[in-house]
Amino acid sequence: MTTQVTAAPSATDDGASSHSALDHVFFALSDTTRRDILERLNDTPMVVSQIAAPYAMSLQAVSRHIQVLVRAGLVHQERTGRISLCRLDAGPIFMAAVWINQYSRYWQTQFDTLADWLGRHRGRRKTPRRARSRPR
Amino acid sequence: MTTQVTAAPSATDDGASSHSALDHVFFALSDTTRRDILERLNDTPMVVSQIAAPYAMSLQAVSRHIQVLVRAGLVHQERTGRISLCRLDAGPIFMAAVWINQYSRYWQTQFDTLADWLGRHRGRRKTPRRARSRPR
DNA sequence: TGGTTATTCAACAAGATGATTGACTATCAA
DNA sequence: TTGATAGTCAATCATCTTGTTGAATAACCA
Repeated sequence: MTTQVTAAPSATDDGASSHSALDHVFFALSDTTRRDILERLNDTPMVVSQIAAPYAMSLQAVSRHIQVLVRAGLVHQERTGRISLCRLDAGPIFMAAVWINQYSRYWQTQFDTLADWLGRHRGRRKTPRRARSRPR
Repeated sequence: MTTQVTAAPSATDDGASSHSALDHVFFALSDTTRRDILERLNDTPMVVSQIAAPYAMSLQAVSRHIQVLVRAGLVHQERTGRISLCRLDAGPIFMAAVWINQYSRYWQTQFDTLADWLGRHRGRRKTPRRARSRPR
């Protein structure tokens, strides 16, 4: 597993869209359901129906949320037979984190704090996994 | 200037929308023009027409991009007379950075790297300010 | 007062998003 | 072969986004 992060991963090739990779990543993160899916995939890879189970929306709707995550390169799907296992990919979110920090001159104090926070919490989870919320 | 970051700033109070504060922050970041505006505001506060000048779109369009940033709490506008000075706010983007890092168990290696990166670049800017791109 | 300037508001159109339901494809299993 | 299962595709609908242009508002200036 390499997950290069220095260049734009272009995991989705972006089709004919005029949006940048970072556009897709931040957009994918802008929905509570999708962030929740990412948090759950952080625990373990999951199959689409497994991902969809907790939400009060159709399987099709969840499937399309997953497509948005795939477009952003945040999730990969490995299809074996009928089932499609969804797995996180680290590259794009790392890109996003780096962008957030690349223009932080004005906020240097805050981001010093962030660096400290990251340093202090290596290998630990800051907050306990919150109860799975049913979005909407 | 305090810029509390521990709790959700709710700088916009969210109106009657069902979106969370983080939804608005990530959504605001999902557009190249808006990220460019943030980068420029990182250098110095600016007036709306000053912000709009470099872009190949109408002043009104830029004004609405700014409203999106305001809704996310990323920008504050201080109106004095006719002019409205736009200034960054640190809280929401810090929230976003913290969220990104709160579910990074799977990506611990990558985020160790990020913490190192942040630590190494305290008070410095990683890359020279890139030439101001004209989005669209 | 009248005119310019700075910004926002309003209405419009094209396209994207997010949800639905129904149909379809493909795989597994008896 | 038949039927159940997993997942996606397609059509539809309401809403949001993002740009446009034109008008309105408000403040400054001569």
